[in-house]
Amino acid sequence: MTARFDIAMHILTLLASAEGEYVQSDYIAGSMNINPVIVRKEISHLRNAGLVDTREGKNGGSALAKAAAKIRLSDVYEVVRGDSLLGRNKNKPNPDCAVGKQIGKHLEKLHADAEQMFVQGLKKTTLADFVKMFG
Amino acid sequence: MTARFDIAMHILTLLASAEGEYVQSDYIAGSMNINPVIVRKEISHLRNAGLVDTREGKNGGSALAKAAAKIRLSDVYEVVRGDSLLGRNKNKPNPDCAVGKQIGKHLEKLHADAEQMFVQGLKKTTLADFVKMFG
DNA sequence: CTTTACTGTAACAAAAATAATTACAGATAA
DNA sequence: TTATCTGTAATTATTTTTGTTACAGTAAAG
Repeated sequence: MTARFDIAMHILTLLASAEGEYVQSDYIAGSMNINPVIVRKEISHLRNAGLVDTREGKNGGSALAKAAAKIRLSDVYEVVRGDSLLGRNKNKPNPDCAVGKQIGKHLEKLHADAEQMFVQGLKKTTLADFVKMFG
Repeated sequence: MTARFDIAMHILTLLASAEGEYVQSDYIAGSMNINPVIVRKEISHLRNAGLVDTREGKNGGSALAKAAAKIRLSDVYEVVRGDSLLGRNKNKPNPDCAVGKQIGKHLEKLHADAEQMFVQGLKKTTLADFVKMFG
């Protein structure tokens, strides 16, 4: 995967710490040393998923759209999810080979099963749990 | 991740199907429609992990180094494992920010915990189980 | 021996994915 | 009505991944 999960978590952690205050993308970008546009893009995804609320215009910014205890890490994962955890499967195996012919669907199932277990694990932790770790 | 897990699985499935016969990298590459050098590279990793045995020279090729039932999918995953499942974490957050300062280590732990669960899941399936799915 | 048919691997090139930047439109508080 | 925000498209730069070429090393078979 990309760095998106970590970026999203960083954003959400800052919002959780701000306790309702609307935080600006420039501030967030400064905390992570990345470009504000990347922050806004990720916020846009988080917003589409109903995790954050944004105010435009002067004194604008973002805040959590619901309690940190209601945001599961699996929710975050879903937002940034890209390729399958076990790899990008765009192979075109040889259909004349008995194995090549059907391995695609078996690998797909394997990917799906493995990912589901993974997501189950992430469901157990909330943003609030994560933020609690900060001293 | 990359396509390496699927490539490794494809290789191992072919070897398992060959039941001890030594299979050549060109044949394997043909089954997957990829370059033989990539196959040899992956075989090299699988060999280092003790999963396959290779013979050089004429009539050479590779075979499983142990029974398919003794090869867990987690073993395969370990071989191809690259970045953490939740992303490549090479961020250098702002140390002047209370959150930025410590989020790195907390994310690392999160990555590690999540991955461990994932690997636990993969441990339950062996190459033999996977190959059984092929009709 | 010598030829032939393999594997191993380094070095390089191409392609794809990701991240960063620029530029500007739209929103809203003051 | 200006100053300060966000949204987003378009572009470029960077990094990662994949593929290729080239050639050395190994061993079977004649």
